[in-house]
This record gives sequence, C-alpha cells and structure tokens, in this order.
Amino acid sequence: MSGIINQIAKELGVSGATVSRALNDRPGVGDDLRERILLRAQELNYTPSLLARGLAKSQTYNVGFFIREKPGIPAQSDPFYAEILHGVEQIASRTNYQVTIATLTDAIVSKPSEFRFVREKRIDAMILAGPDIPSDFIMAMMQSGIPVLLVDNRLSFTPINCVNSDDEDGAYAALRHLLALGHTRIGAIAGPATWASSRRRVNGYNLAMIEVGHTLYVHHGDYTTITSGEQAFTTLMKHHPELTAICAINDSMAIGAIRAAKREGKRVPDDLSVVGFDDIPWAALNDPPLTTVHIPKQQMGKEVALRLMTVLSEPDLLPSEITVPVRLVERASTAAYPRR
Amino acid sequence: MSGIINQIAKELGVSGATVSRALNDRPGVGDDLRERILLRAQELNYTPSLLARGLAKSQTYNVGFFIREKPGIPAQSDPFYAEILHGVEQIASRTNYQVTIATLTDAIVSKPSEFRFVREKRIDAMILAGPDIPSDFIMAMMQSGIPVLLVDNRLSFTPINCVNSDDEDGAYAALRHLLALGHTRIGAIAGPATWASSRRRVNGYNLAMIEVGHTLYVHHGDYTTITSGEQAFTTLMKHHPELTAICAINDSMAIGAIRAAKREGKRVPDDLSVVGFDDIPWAALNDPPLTTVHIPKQQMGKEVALRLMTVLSEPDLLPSEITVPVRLVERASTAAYPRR
DNA sequence: AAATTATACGTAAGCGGTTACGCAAAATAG
DNA sequence: CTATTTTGCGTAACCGCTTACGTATAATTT
Repeated sequence: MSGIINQIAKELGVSGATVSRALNDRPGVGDDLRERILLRAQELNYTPSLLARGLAKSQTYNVGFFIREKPGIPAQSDPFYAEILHGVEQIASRTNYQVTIATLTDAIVSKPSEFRFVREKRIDAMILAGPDIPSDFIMAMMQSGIPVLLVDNRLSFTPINCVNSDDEDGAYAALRHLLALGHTRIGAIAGPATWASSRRRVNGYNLAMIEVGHTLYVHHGDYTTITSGEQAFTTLMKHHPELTAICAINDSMAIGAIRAAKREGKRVPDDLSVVGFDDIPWAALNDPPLTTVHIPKQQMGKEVALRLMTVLSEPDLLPSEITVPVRLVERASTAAYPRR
Repeated sequence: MSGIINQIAKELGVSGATVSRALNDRPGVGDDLRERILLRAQELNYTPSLLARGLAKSQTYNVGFFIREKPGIPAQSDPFYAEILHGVEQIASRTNYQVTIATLTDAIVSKPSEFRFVREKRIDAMILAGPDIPSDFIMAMMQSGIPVLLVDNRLSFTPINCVNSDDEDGAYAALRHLLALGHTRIGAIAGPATWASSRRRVNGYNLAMIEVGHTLYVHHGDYTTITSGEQAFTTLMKHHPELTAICAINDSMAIGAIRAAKREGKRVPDDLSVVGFDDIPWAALNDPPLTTVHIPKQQMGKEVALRLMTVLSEPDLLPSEITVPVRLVERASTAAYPRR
C-alpha cells in the first residue's frame, strides 16, 4: 500500500482503486470525486510510474527498432535507416511509447533465443529494419509472441506486417527515364540476389526494358557498398563496353560506379548516365548530383510505427503489407544520348 | 506470491527469497542448494523480468541517448551522432542496459519539466549529445536527480561528466598542416559563437597562426550546414580575395566552401586549399576527398557509455571531463602553395 | 411499489521480483 | 566447553499501480 496514488487516496479518504480509475478515466467513479482526484493529482504533478504500471499490465511501453549489422558501416550510421528511425521516433513521441535501438549482430542473429530484449521482456513489439535479416531469425522472433514488424524487408509465403517502398515502380520509372533520354544499351548493378528489394528493383528495370524489346545486362555485386559498386561497374564494363547508361540498385553502388567511371576517364553524364535508388543524403551532393529514385524514408518510419500502434491495440488483426510510393528525382548524373 | 522465482522455490521446497539470493549470487544460501537452484533455473530457461526487478529496485535498466533537433537534418540522420550512438550501444549491449533514443525538440527543450522520460522515470541516466542544447535544459535535467552526461558539449562553471574531442589540438594540427604547405593567407569559417566546440577550434586555429605571426580571418556562419558553409565562403572571399586556404569548423561547412569555390571557378586544391573537421563519412568521398581532422566518434560513444556505467555504480563520484585525441588525415583538398 | 439494472466505491489479490529482519544451526573464539 | 559470531534460510513487507469481485446505494424499468 504505497505510491503516490495511495497517498492521494488517503488524503481524499478514498481507496487507491478509485484513484486509479479516476486517473485512467475509467467508469466507476462519481463526477465530483473524480474531479477532486484529478485536481489533487495535478497539484502533486503526478505522473504514473511506468514500471509499476507496466508490471501490473505486463507491458513495457517500449518498442525495439533493430537494425542488422553490416560489415563496414556501423548500423546506426546508415543514413537510410537513420531516417526511418526518425520517422518511427516521431510517432512514438506522440504516444506513450519509447523506442530503444539495438544492432543485430551476427551473434544475436545466430542465437535468437538468447536475444535479451525478448528474453527479458524488455519490449512490447519490435521493428526489424533491413533486407539482410535471416528469415530464421525473423521467424524465431515471431514465435516469441511479441509483434514483429518489418521495414525495408518482407517474408515470402508468410504473412507479416511490413512496409516497403514501391521498388518495381521506382525502378521502372528510372529505366523509362533512361530510355526517354535515348539510351538503349543499359546495364544494371544489382545487390545480392537474396535481397528482396534488390530483386524487385531489377524486375522493374527488366520490365521497362522488355517492353521496348531491349535486354538489360545485369551484374550482381556481392554487396551494396560503394566499393562493391566500383567493382561491379568495372567488371560490367569489361563485358559490355558498349553500355551508355547504368542503373544501380542503390545510391551507394551508383556512386561507386561513378567513381570507377571517372577513374576510367569516362565523364558522367557526358559519356555515361548513371541512376541510383534511395536518394540518400549525399546523392544530391555527389559530383555530379545523382539522378535517383527518392524513397520517403521518414514516412516509411512513420508508417511502421503507426501500424505498430494499431497492432498493439488490435492484437488479432491480420498482417498486411504496406508499400509507399517513390518518385524519380532527376539530377545531373543522367543526360541525353547521343550527346549533341 | 508468483513469478517464475516462486515456482522454482516451490518445486525445490525453499522460499522465494532464497531463490532470489541464489540467482543474484548474494551470500546466504548453501552451496549445494544454490547449485540446485541454478540448475533448475537453467532448465527452465529463466530470465528475470526486468520490470519486476526494476520496480523493486527502482531502476529501469534504460539509458537515454538524446540528440538535439536541428533545423534541416533530422537528428538521427546526423552521421556524427549516429556513430557516437553506435559506440554507446556497443557498450550498453555488453551490460544489462538498453538505450532508448529521442530527439530533443524545441518543445521539449523549452519545457524541461514536461519531458516524459524523466517525469515517468523511464531512464536511469541520460546522455545529451550535441553542442546546441540550452544549458537551462541541461541544468533542469541535472536537477531531476538522474545522472546526466554530455557528449560533444560541455558546461562552463559547472562540473559535469562529459566527453569531447580535443578540438584545440585538432585545429592546431590542421592549421600547422596548412602552414607547412606554404599557406600564409588563411581564412576560417566558424560556426555560431555560442557553440563551445566551434570556439575551441577557432582558438586552435588562431593559436597556430599567432605563433607564426600571421593573422587569421575568421567568419562566423550562422549555422553549420553545407549551405551555411557556401555562404560563409562567398562573403569571406569577398572581403579577403587574397586567401589561399580555408579551414572550416566542420566538414559540412568545408564541403560547402568547396562547392562555392568550384562555382566561382576556383579549383581545389590547385587554387585553394580547404580543410575540414570531424571526418564524417562523406569527407572521404567528396570531390576532392577532404583533408580533415578525424574524430574517433565511436570511441567517444564508448567513453560516455563507460563513464555512465561507472557513474551508475559509483553514484557519488565527482564529475570529470574526458577528452579524446584527434588526428589530422591528409587527403586531396589541400596542396602546397604556391603551386609549382 | 417491487424488481431489476446500473453506478460508486472498497477490499484485496495480484504483477514478479527484492530485502530487512528474525531465528536456529553451524562455525569460530576464548 | 561455553560464549560469540557467522551462515543458511524463512517470513513478510514492499516497489506502485491495476483489476476482479463484492456490496451498498441510486437509477430505471415494469
């Protein structure tokens, strides 16, 4: 029998239960009494202890935002996920939830049962960000009983709440842009074939090419970094020196391609057009500024967070996939061909 | 009387208190009994509920990492703090703590008492990141009773735990580098004079210049973004067209300066040398790659986190300032003058 | 006016652990 | 061998809030 609630209760000569009800405006307390309770709580500057409430209701008011560790770039530094996180946080800050972050290391991913956030029931739900999370791990998390949402990822043959960008659409638009500029010999730099988003983007590229009866030369990078883009570019050009335009699966690889092209003495966009995907912050700062497909990352973050909230309040809702629209932003890394 | 602990207690015919003691290896339980308890806990795959433990010990096992909102860039997307955060998270993941993030909006900063993370006792300690946090707010947080640590910021006349980069040292080194290359007419682009780190860096620049008997032309940008750097550069050059080298308070402004210089037809580093500060990810990717002062951001994150842990275990430790060393990394934005 | 239902509130048992205190048995001291 | 300390364990209160259930009173129905 303690806590501020009970103090108020004693002061007003009522029971703690009544105070609790009044404070959570639940029925079962008279209007005037309720008002007096609220007033007193106000005076005392009362704020419930989340810990106590959480223990009683077995909720933590905590949601996890977990990013898969990537070799090279620390997870948090990936500007793509940083922006998504920002969207998530904006929504969370309007609710009673707080968001805790963690990076999914190899150690964690390979031993899902040890993951402390679920073992110790530290979170009410989790958002898993990034395409390179083993589906075994995702499945294991789903088993744990707490809601799992995906962002920038999806699962095949398993319904799950997820939000993604419209990859095919964006890729299609990017390729159409290249075609409209007069390019016909186009190459694509893809990421690992296991990444769903990479495959979908390649699909979009292909679709546009097939429509006009051309074929796309695609090369799969082993990863999605700048250096990976450089390597992909050089090997792609070795086999297909006739290419006049390159579309890359993401901006990092596009930037890598441009760097490699410059090194080989090619001018972008004069000799070669390059288009990226994602519109990460530096895309606009690159030399030349990168034509790319803009993904509304912050909105994606908001969407998952929003979805998460409704999942939390409507537990037996069926999962749904939501995809957000993208748009091509034309900058200076693409130009008409032939150059006149 | 419930919870897994009591289940184990009942199974083994002992009291919950004993089980709790055994599990936290506290004295007061026989060796063989302790072993049996541990064994059974192991079998049951027991993990304590943080909520319950937290309520009992009034701890949350949660630390906040809070970044000040900046106009323009969403806080989380600032690669500088993202890397610090990563360092923090690495340490936290080795302990029992989890880190929750939030951005310090204007609304929050102007009404510290409303800040839900402290009102609702959601965290055991907080790390405040960034130089632009009003000291009123910091003070208010310190009043709240929970430990407050600063990173990339300090307080004047008030002892507080904080970790910073060695700004003066780095700036000094950068300027020496310019001097060694033969430059004598050097300008500096500073940030708002209210930012401690900006002032300290300018101090470092000045120090090196004074030593050799030259004077530094410094211009204060109104902010620290790329565009702010562009503007600062143009006005600086208007008044001092004779400058052959620029040192900027941070990489963003340095990159801005380079962009502006290019637009004005100046070649970097041929006509103008530029050096930055921070070594953000894109510094190396810039055209030309930026000579800059590398700050070990991840280590700074680790340092605060480590300090936080010791503060938590040694509550009445006196605050201390820790500063991490920096180093100049020479890339291609600086060159000898006169160019031969 | 009696029967039924709704409302206001109290009681007490949780939620899942921790810990101050007490007491008997074992270990150590003198 | 007694006196004292240490060790091993149980009892029960507590952390601060929620909620199922019970009861008396008020409101509604018939």
